[in-house]
Amino acid sequence: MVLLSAQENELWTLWKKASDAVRARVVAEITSSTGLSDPDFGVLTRVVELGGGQMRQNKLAASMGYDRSRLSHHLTRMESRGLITRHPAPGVGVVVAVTEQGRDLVRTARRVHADAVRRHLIEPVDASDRATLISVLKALSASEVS
Amino acid sequence: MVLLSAQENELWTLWKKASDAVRARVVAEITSSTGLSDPDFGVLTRVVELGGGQMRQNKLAASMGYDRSRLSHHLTRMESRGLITRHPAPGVGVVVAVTEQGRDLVRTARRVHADAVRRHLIEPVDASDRATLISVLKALSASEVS
DNA sequence: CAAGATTGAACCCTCAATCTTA
DNA sequence: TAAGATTGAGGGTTCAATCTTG
Repeated sequence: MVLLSAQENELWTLWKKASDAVRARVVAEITSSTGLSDPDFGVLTRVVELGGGQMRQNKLAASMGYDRSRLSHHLTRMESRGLITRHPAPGVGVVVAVTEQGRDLVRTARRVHADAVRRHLIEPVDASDRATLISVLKALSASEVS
Repeated sequence: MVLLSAQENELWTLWKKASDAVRARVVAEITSSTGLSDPDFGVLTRVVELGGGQMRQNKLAASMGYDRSRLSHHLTRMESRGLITRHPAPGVGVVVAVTEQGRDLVRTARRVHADAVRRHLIEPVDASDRATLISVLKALSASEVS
């Protein structure tokens, strides 16, 4: 047998639909209330939480799992929107700093985000299913099949 | 309490990680073996399976959940890569037809896809957890919180 | 040289405006 | 007019090539 069975296909279809729906709902709430995109939010929360408002671009990339190019392109857009500034770091590299505007927006966004995650991911899952879900998600994240 | 608890955060983090990982692994196998992107694969499978190789653009958009603009942009790229052709439909609209090259690639891609879904989504989940996972995914897909 | 960063091209998605035609 | 489709702009991602500098 080569193609997917009806059972297998149902799981795949539901997986795609749920993955997309949850992410889209959470992001939509952040965007509509602050104008921040998902990557914007990721950058600002990390620089504020882990760096107190400033952080080396290098370290930020590692923390986000972004490569240099992706982060550079994104910071260029964020800088042009007044969310962050960039200046040369002592020694080598670049320091990213959150602007006042960025700080204000991320403050709001963090609360919207927490609320949205609760409503769109936590609450819809039966409390009795949560442990199973966590173990399944761990297996799927880890799965490093050839 | 406003921000996420450690428990809540674990679920959210695992959810994002697993969602991304499974999708990325499946798509990577299709792309590396055929050069087709995920949207390319979606278009080609639908036109072949549901239309026998031809389909109205209109109907294709509905079947994919794409709006007209998104599909139009994507078909423009696919046409330039020789995967499909477009010509006016009898009456109104446009007919999309899969080229020979498109047909060959999607044949391979469907098998790679089925195999990848099995290895990256079906098999890593304990058989005893499958029913719970399906019910959780249904709840999350459906969830239409305000 | 090697690490840190940027750039350009090609792909992808969304929104708003426009075009075409039954 | 309304349905079907296209277009342009702006944001996002990836890859390969390049720049910069200790």
